[in-house]
Order: sequence, then C-alpha cells, then structure tokens
Amino acid sequence: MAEERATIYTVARAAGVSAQTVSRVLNGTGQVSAATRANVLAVIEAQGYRPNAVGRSLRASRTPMIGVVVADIGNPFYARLHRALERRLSGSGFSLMLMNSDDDPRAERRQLDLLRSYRPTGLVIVPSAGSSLGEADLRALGHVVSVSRVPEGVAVPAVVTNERAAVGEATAELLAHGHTEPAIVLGPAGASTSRAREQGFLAALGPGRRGHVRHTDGTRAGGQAAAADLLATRPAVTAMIGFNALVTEGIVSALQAAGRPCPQDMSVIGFTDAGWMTLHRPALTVIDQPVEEMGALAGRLLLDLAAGHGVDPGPHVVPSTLIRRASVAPPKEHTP
Amino acid sequence: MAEERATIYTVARAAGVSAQTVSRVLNGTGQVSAATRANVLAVIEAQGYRPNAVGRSLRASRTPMIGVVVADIGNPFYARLHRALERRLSGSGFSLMLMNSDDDPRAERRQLDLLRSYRPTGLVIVPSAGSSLGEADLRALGHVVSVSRVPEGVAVPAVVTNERAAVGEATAELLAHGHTEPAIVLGPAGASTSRAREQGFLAALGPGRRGHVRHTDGTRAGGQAAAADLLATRPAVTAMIGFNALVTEGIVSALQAAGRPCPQDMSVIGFTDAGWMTLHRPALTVIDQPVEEMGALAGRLLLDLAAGHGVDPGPHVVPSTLIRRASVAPPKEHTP
DNA sequence: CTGAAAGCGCTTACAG
DNA sequence: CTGAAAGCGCTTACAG
Repeated sequence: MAEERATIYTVARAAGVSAQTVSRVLNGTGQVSAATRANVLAVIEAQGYRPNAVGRSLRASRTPMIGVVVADIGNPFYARLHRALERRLSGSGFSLMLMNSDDDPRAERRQLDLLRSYRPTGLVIVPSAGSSLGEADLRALGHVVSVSRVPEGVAVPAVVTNERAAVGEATAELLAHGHTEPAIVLGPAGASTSRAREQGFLAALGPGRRGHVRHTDGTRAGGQAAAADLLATRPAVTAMIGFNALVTEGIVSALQAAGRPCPQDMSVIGFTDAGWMTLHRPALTVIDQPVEEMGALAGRLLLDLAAGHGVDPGPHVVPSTLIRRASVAPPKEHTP
Repeated sequence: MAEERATIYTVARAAGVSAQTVSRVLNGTGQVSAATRANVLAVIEAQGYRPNAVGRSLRASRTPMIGVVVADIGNPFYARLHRALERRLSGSGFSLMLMNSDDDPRAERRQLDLLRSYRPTGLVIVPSAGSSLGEADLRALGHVVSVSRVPEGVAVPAVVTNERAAVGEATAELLAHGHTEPAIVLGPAGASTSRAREQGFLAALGPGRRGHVRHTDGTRAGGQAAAADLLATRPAVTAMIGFNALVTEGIVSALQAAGRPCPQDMSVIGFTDAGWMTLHRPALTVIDQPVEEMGALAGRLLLDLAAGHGVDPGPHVVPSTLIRRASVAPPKEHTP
C-alpha cells in the first residue's frame, strides 16, 4: 500500500512493466499477454489507481467532453434535452458540460471561451438570440451540432422540428374553429425558432386575414406581459399560440388574472408539452415537440462526427404533432 | 499571424519574454512591468491565444471545476438548483459539471468516478437514495457540500431545509381543517428527506391519530400510482401531502382520473412550489422551498472551502414556508 | 508482445 | 522585475 498517489508509474513499477504497457491495458490498445494484463489489473485494483483524465487530455489535445450551451436552463425543454443527450452519450465515455447563455450573446461567448479552454471534443448548442458566433468561433470547439435553433450564417449540422408546418397546423386549427384574428406570442426576435414560427403563422393565415405577433424573452413573465397587453389592446383577438411551456404558463396566468376564461373567451395552444398542461382545466391543446428524439439525434450526430464519420448537415427535422385537448373552442361572439 | 497553434511559448517568443512572464501576466501573479504586460497582452490579442485549462490543471493537480450530482434532472428542483449554483459561482472561474444519478447508487458511483478523473476542486451532491458513498469516496473529489439530502454516516457540510418543521406545519394545517386520517406520499425510503418528512408528519399527528405513509420513486408516475392506491384502498384518507412537484402532479392527476375533486373530496399540499400550482384550479397550497437560497449557500460554502477557509458543517437550515392557497378545505363528511 | 524517449501546455520552485 | 529548468500524468511514435 503505497503512500504516494497512484499514477501510471506507480502501477508500472509494482507490476514490473513499463508505463506504456499499463496504458495499453487501460485503453485496450495494442497487444498485451493475458498474464501481463491480469497482473496489471491486479495492481491497479490494489493501489486503487484511477487514470487522470487531465493527463490524458493534455497528451491527446482533446478532452472527451461535450459542451451543452442552452438559452435558459429554467425552461424544462432544456432539462429534457440535457437528459436525452446524457442518455445517448452515456457509455461512450464523454462527459457533458452544461452551460447557460441566458439568451445573451455576450454570456454565450464567455461560456464558450471557458468551454474552449478545456479543448472539448464537441458542442451541442442552442444559439442565443442575436448570437454573433462565426465559423471560427465554433470550429475552435471541435465538432458542433445545433439543436432547436439554427445559427445564422454558419453551416453546422442541425436538429430542428418542423416549426413552420407545426405552427401552420395549430393556426389552421384555430381558423377551423372560427377564429378570425389569432395571435402568436413568440420568443426573442433574434431566434430562428421565433422567425420560423412567425412565418408558419402568417402563411397559414393567408394574405386576407389579420394576425397579431408579439415577441418576448421566452419566460413566463414575458408571456404574461404580452398576453395582458393583447387582452387590453386587441379585443378582437380570441385565440393565442404560446412559444414554449413557460410563455404558455404566462398566457394562462394573464387570462386568469383578467378573468377571461379559456376556452370560452380565449382559445390557447401551447408549444412543447408539459405535465401541467393535462392537469389544467381545460386541458391544453399543444404542439408536442419530440425533445427526447431531438436530443438523441443530436447526440448520435456528435458521436458520428467524433468517430470521424461524415454527417449529413441537415437540417434534420424531427416533426412535432398537434395534440388536441380542450383549450380550443369557437369564439364566443363568432359572427360568420 | 503564426500558422502553428498559439501557446504560452508562441506568445513568449513573439513578445521577447519567457513563458513564465506570460504566465504571470495571465494570472496576475508576481510583478510585471507595465510595459512588458502591455506588450504581452498585445501579442496575446494578435495571436488569438487562449490559455489551455488542461495544461494548467495538470500542473496544478486540480481542475477549477465543481461537479454537481443530482438525483433526477427531470425534477425542476434540480434545474433551479443548478441555475442558483451557476449564478453564485459565475465569475469565480469555476465550471460546473452536472451529472445525473437517477437515484441509483451504482450510477452515482459511476458518475463520481468519471468526475474524479478530472481532479475537480469540489462537488455539490444530492446523495442518491441508498447511497453507499463513504468518506474516502468523497474526499477523493475535493471539497464536498451536500444539498437537500444529507449523506449517511459521512460528515460533510450540508444545506437543507427545515423538513420536519415544514411538514409538521403542513400536517397541522390539515388537522386544523378537520382531517383525521391524512396521507403523505414520499420519495424513496432511502433518502434523508423522505425520512425527515415522515418524522415531521408522524410527530404532528401525535400518538392518537392514524396517518398513511407511502414511498415512491419521486416521479409523477410514482405519485400517481401511490395516490391511486390510496384512493382505492383507504377511503378514510381525505388529505394528501406530496413529496415534490412531480409527485404532487401525480396526486392531482390521480384525483382527476378518479373523478375526485380537490379540495371537496381531497385536500392536497405540495412540497416545492412550481409555476403550474398557481394556475391549477384550485390553486395549490404548498410548502415553498427556497431552492435558490439553498443553491447560493451551497455555492458560497464551496467557494469558502476552496479558498482554504474553515466552514461550519451545519447542517445549514434554510427554512421553507407554507403558502396557503385553495387546495385545503374541510373534509366533506367531517363528523366531529 | 514490450519498453525508452519525447512531449502535450502549463506552473512551481529556484535563482538572479 | 525576469528567466531556465523541471515536472504534473498521460500517450504517441519509434524501436525491438
């Protein structure tokens, strides 16, 4: 039982072999006789030796670590994404480093600088709204895959959902129920998701109809403020689509505060399902986003890239589907 | 514009100084003349040099990284905790590595092994139910602080809430409304939080009264199953306390599925507030846990330890408070 | 199947 | 105020 800390050299010495042979046993590379291997493993066990990832990373000029930079860790979407990535990457030897950009390009840059100092193998990023990241910034971080949002002017493999079509379907659902002036409460104007959903909304409305578009910071407070403003200033609005679960919480909250029952006074459709949406009365109709599939696909793409395989830049589209529940009804004063 | 990758040596050469001087400028250690410093900084800028954290960590035998091991990243409690830690630690130069034990001691050990290979500065841990971690396991990870749950038989600084008193207050609230046989739907039996809350529950009931205790895995599905079982087999139960926001979701869901309105047929008190709890009708009475304060305190303790200061092992108690909303009412068939 | 040497990018004594 | 040398713990060629 050596007093000094176990390293590859203390193991090598005790096993009567070279450090290189210990390294081979550790990594399963090259050829080692069964007897030597068993002996080395016994010494490793006896010394309680654990390889030092830092030494390995320094030599390899790469750390088996994947950065995950998201816009708002308070949004359950990102907890689900992180969990899906972790599942997909577990067993591959990669660690995940989760970072929060708070949807601020400067915070994003700071986080990526820190991440970069670890020489990570790759990065899964949800670019912040108004992100100023260029090719060079991202290349310095190894393999990069974007999820949900697509970075502007930078070609990286992307995993997204069918934003336009999904919002189009939701908008059509509202029109079919007789709503003539629906509203959509989006996230930040600088996010590709906000742009795509706005386009899907306007395209489904068609040239003749009026629709209302609001941008928010994507939080509950933002959604609540936008909905309250619409309630106060746009009496013709009888239906709202929320950008994410948080914004939808804000919309529902604003309706309650204003004493405007859903769906009688206001139909609501959320984007990204959440546990409370089935508990709420009425249960919320929602565009169900396949977050787990998106995360798993992003993880697989990253693993492929790390293995040196080519990867289809996509964007890879994992479709969302509309789940009809009870928060959409014809408008009260519907005059066809 | 050098083709080779910028290192401390390429900077030193271009600036006409030694690597050691560049290191001093980088770290603000020792004395460097203003002129030399300016020159070095200019070269750093010109070469786009970024220090390699791996080289630094190897030399220092420590990585400025704090591991965060939680039981279930799907539980919003942990997203809030991570965010609070990140806030507290931002600017200190420490990175956070978030890991999920899924409340499984073997997964927990695997995650800690991986973390240990990075030679982290510290660890914030919510021990898994039935965790088998000993002093030696934790000491190998640097400075350790536990949050929410307390590890068994291991002395580390701990940050907790007033489990017993908070559940006692909630139980008293139910008794005051005339409930004679309340139930508590807990998390895993092996978690210190489950034990403490059970004690608080039973103590508040007193020796004369009957109460029901159920354990779950702490998920929505677990809460739903336990609540459904209580509904089916314990008709005398007229009030339930949920272990966390997820379990409380499950309870509410089971009540809806069984057609048993809250609070008429069943009073409900949650533990840890969540956005949907004010949206739900009736709005849920809840034991509001100060997650952000707990995370901030844990972060501060870790920073103190890392700075070499002594730290009171505690447990440091950040009290929860009961928020009375509308989900507690007298039982329907209350016969005093 | 196995080993001696070099080097990944830093910082820590030590010397001036 | 500044620098030459050594070493943190590994793995990569290279040689046998």
